[in-house]
Order: sequence, then structure tokens, then C-alpha cells
Amino acid sequence: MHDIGFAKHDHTACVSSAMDTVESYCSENKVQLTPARRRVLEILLEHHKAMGAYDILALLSAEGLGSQPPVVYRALDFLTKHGFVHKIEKLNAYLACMHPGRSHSPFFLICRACETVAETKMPSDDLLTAASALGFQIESTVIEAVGLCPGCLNEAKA
Amino acid sequence: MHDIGFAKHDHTACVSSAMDTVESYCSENKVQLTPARRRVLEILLEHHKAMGAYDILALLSAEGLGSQPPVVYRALDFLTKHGFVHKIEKLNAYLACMHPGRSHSPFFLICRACETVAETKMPSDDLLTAASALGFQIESTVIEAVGLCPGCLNEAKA
DNA sequence: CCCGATATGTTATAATATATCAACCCATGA
DNA sequence: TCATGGGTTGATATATTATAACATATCGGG
Repeated sequence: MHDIGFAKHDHTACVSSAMDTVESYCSENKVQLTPARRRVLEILLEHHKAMGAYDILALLSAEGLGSQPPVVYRALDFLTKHGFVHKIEKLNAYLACMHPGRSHSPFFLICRACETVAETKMPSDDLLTAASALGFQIESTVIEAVGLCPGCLNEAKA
Repeated sequence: MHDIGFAKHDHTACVSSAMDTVESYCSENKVQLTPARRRVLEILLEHHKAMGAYDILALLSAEGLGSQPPVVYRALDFLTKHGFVHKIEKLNAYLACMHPGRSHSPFFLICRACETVAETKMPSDDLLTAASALGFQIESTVIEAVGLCPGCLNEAKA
């Protein structure tokens, strides 16, 4: 519901619904959502923005959940492997997925002014088609755009 | 001519033709292709693959063109700003552009087996359209795919 | 001649990420 | 029961990528 664009949404509901989805996935797939993993995901969902690994680590550390880089990188590895979190390559930052569970080719819109990152999806399979034409077999994609979000675009015009 | 895919090509000609294009661009636009900048571009063209900044720096350093990180990062900043070199975000590596001068939304195909990176172009303006629909104004894009190139795909099957 | 813009030299440090090895937990099955 | 093996954690160290900051140099135009 709230997966598209820069519109406001019910954030509390969005966090708990995402956590529910992830918990179901984990029990169904027999993988462990351990305290550190769970907390990293919660932090990303609550902040609802792209965060650096060390920003997350600082919060974990304040809560006594570990203070060394491997703690957060392991959690992020787990969460990205299962599609609960995406890495924004352009920012070296991490963002909770807005529709975990469903397989997708996410497309991220990164506002260079307010640093908001919106997740949407590739509107077509053009990349797959183009790659196939060259004999290349795609396993994963990184699709990101940098620019101005609607709000910052208005401010820029004003 | 040789800008698409994983096919072989006349590499000597490709290097000198790219250098010619870049030199013309620089004199026309009154920007300086200084020795370090020129050599970084040559290195990337000659190797014809994505290289880390510190790999390039090691070569520069061996040639007496500077041994500190800012040397190579400044050259790369210049070259990427003018579109002669692209950064491959997924690899934190740099690749000479195969058709400098023309504006384009490059699409990179990264083979996870042989590490070859091919540059092609976005087949459509779907991303622009999708972003516009959300009110987002794109200024630049990062479009990369990781997978298997035709050669490595054959080996994998065999 | 001096000024401002552009580029370089140099030192230091920031920011991001991984390797390695020991220890622990716990479900499974001999 | 208890050995075993997979998955996880703890902890130390280090690798990799990138930038800040400030001094110096070069060069064309006013």
C-alpha cells in the first residue's frame, strides 16, 4: 500500500506489518531472526531512511547489542540475503525493504537535497531483454537514480 | 563499433580513438587533460576493465606521476565529471567509457565469474517515465547488472 | 604586476568493510 | 548419553575505499 513514492503514510503500521511479514518468512523458512538481526531491521524500518552501517552500529552499541563492525555487517548480510533490506550502492547505505517477501527488481530514487530514498519497482523487463540479447544472464540488478524529489523540486523552483 | 557486449575488438584502435575523442573534447571545452589525468585514462583504456582506484594509483606511482590517493581520486573526479570514465558502484571500481562525448545512460553488465564489465545503454526511457510519474526529476542513474557473461555461462553449462 | 582560477603536493584521517579464530548453542542421531 | 556439525556470536585486527585540509605552483587576463 505504502510502497510507492514520496507520499506520507502510517508509519507505525508500516513498521509492524513489515516485521510481521519478516517473522512469518523466517519461521516458514527455518531461519533465525536473532536479537541483533531483528533490532537492525527494526532500526531501519523505524528510521525509514537509508542509513550507514556505522550509524546502525552506534545505535546497537548503545543498546548493548554489540559494538564491533562484524555485528552489524553480519546482520545486514543476513537481512539483504533474504531481501528484507537493500543496499543503496550509490550511498553505501542500507534501507529496509518496503515489500519484503516478494521477489522484485527494486528501483531507488535518491533525492540529493533531502537524502530521502524511495523504493519503487522497475516498470518493465527491458534490462533483462537487453542483457539476453548480448547473451548475458542477469542474477541481480542495481538500479538507482539521483535527482530531486517532488518536495525539493518545488523548493528549488520557489 | 566496438561498444557493445563481450565480443573481441581491435583494442589498439579503440584506445587511440577514445583518446582522440577526449582530446578534442578537452580543447573544445577548454579543460585541461593534464599528465596525471591523461595517464589515468590511458591506463583504464589499455586495461579495458574495471579497476580499483588503488590499482591505478600503484601504476601511476611506478611511473612517477604521484603516489598519494588524492592524485588518482582527483583524476578520476575529473574524468567521471566529463563522462570519460564511469564508476561501477557495485565494484567500487572505475571503467573507461566506450563512447565518450555522447551523453547516455550507461548500463553495465558485470560478470561475477571473470569480472569483465561490458557497457551498453539503457534500451528505453522507462526509468525516466517511472520517475516522472512520481514527480521525481532524475539527474543521473546507476544501472548495473551482475550475472554471467556468455563465455562464463558456457563454461558453467559444460 | 597582481589577481583569481585551476591544478598539484603532502600529510593526515575518515568511512566502509572483511579476515580470522575461538567459543557457544542446540538439534540430531549413533 | 554424548559426540558431532551447522549456524551464530565474540573479539581482535586489518584491509579497502575515499576525503579533509592546507600549502604551493602555474598561468591567463585585468
